[in-house]
Amino acid sequence: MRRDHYGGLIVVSRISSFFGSKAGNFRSQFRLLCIASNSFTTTHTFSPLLRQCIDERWLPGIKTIQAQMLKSGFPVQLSGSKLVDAGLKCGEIGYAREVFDEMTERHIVTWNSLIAYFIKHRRSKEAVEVYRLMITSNVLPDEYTLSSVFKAFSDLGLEEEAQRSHGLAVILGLEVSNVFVGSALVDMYVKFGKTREAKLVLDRVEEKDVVLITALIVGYSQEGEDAEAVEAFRSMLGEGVQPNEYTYASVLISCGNLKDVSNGKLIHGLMIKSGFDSALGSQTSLLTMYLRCGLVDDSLWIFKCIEYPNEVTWTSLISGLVLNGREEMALTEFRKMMRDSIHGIVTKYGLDRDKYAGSGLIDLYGKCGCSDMARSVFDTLNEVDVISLNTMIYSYAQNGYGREALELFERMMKLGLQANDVTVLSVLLACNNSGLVDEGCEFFESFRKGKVVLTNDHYACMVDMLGRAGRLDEADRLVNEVVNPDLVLWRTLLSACKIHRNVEMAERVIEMKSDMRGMKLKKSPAMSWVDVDRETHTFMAGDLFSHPNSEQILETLEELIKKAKEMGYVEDKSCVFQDMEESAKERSLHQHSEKLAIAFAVWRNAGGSIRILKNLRVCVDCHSWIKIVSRVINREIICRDSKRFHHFRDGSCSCRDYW
DNA sequence: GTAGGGTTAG
Repeated sequence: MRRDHYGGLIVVSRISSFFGSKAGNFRSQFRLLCIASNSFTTTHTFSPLLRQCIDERWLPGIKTIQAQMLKSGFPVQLSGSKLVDAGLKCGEIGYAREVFDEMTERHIVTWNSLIAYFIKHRRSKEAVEVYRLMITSNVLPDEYTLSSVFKAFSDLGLEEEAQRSHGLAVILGLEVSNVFVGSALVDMYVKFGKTREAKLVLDRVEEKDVVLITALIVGYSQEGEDAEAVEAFRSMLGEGVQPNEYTYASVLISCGNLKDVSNGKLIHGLMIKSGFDSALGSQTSLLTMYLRCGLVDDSLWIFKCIEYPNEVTWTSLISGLVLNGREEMALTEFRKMMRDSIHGIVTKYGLDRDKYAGSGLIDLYGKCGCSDMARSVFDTLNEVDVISLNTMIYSYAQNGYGREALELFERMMKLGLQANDVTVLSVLLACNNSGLVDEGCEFFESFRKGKVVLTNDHYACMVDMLGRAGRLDEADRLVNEVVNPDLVLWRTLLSACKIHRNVEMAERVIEMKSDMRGMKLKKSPAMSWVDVDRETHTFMAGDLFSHPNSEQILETLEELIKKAKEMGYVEDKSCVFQDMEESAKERSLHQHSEKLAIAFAVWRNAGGSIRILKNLRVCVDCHSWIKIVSRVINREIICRDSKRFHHFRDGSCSCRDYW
């Protein structure tokens, strides 16, 4: 081995080319070289060696070089930058920090590298600490420093300090001239929820680019300022800045929130044109947009085009289907997802513990009448927040488990979490569905004094609760308190009048209702869905002919009615129009959609329990009929109506005739 | 030699 001045370089480059990929060889040769060489005096000598050590993430090698530098009298200040850089690149933060602390004079790049490392590894506190040290050491931050450190400020909620540094950026002229600094500022203000500030920064940046504008659109979208998001997108196009997949992903979510299909479709077109329609993120947003706009078929088409859907895509699809009332399809898709998830990808990634996926599952189980399954998912969640708690409370509420729901609400309060409008609705619904009227009233009174603005939905729930409990006057007073009562409220009150046969009040309410005809509120036709052999069949009240098996269905239905009558079923005609002949009333009753659906399921004779989904509330007559039918056919019938679940078993129902 | 943005839940 030659030992002249460039010996190290020559040998190392030879070693690199021959043994580059064989770590063992490089390392043993390296050791020999270090022992033999005393010529580590110039950057040229140790740079290639250091690079090789970084490639191999080999800390002992770096330390050896450091020792050699020291031996050769190489100044620590000059070697320090290289060593810190090497340490960071190897992920050896402890070592990098050690060297950093020993340095008396540090190059700005060294400061920046260390801060960037902490930011990249989400160690915001340490990033800010280094930044503060930098300031107190009288080192002026540059565009690299500032564009990284703002992220740490927003992460730690350090608004004041952030503002001071923003001021520094302004003084240095970097806010205007450097788009990276500008983007970081926009992103930071967005994360503080200050979209107005973010917009002001954006306006000042001289050369705006996609990332900058996208950061603002993201902010608007996340803050629910959806119209602003769409507007910012439009002006972006006007300025000739091309959107990318991130931009599309965000603006589409806003279109979905606004139910703005026309802009949504326009943007979809742009995506296809620019070739960003194949990125998973924007595809997922597109799917979400169509689902939120209620275009289930379009969204299914999008979903089919997605080659590798991830857990977010699945969550979006399943929750979107649930949103559109297509629970059965959601379950079918969920089954597909599980089947596609080779080796239990869900548990592998701990997705069942993820609050987002978890809440979706809880909601799904709740809406399928399985609150115990919902609870077991809830109990495995890593992190409980308002939304997962709301979802679980709502699941209990709609299945009539009031006590359990209220217990969770209590836990939420103990955790110091701020209840929102969904919480309030879930708690009231829990009281309502479990007959906890006094508790419900108490809660309502305290909610009225609270922060949450109560809407017609909350009032409707209370009116229903009071009305069914026979406290009609209180219910009436409540309706009259509402500034803009809608049809739902009057209908709720009316149905309470019907239950308690209060004709006087009912007449008055009907008058009020007819006044509202100008509101273009139409009653949706009564429909039921039943799942037989993994297929969903739809039935509409009074529609006896559109189903291909209508003949068999009617035959089965007649037989079921006959058998039910033998076991004591008597028609209850209180829920049909009064101005009908008796025989017509009876016919109309027998054509209710859930009766048709049940008859179909019985005729097909598929095993297990019969699951019915219904868009309106189940009527008194059907309720008593289904109770008896569950005994006649000796099978469980589960019916989810617009309000809640009914589990019919052996002649009785889980709601204990209170619904 | 160091720097920026996104998708999902009631």
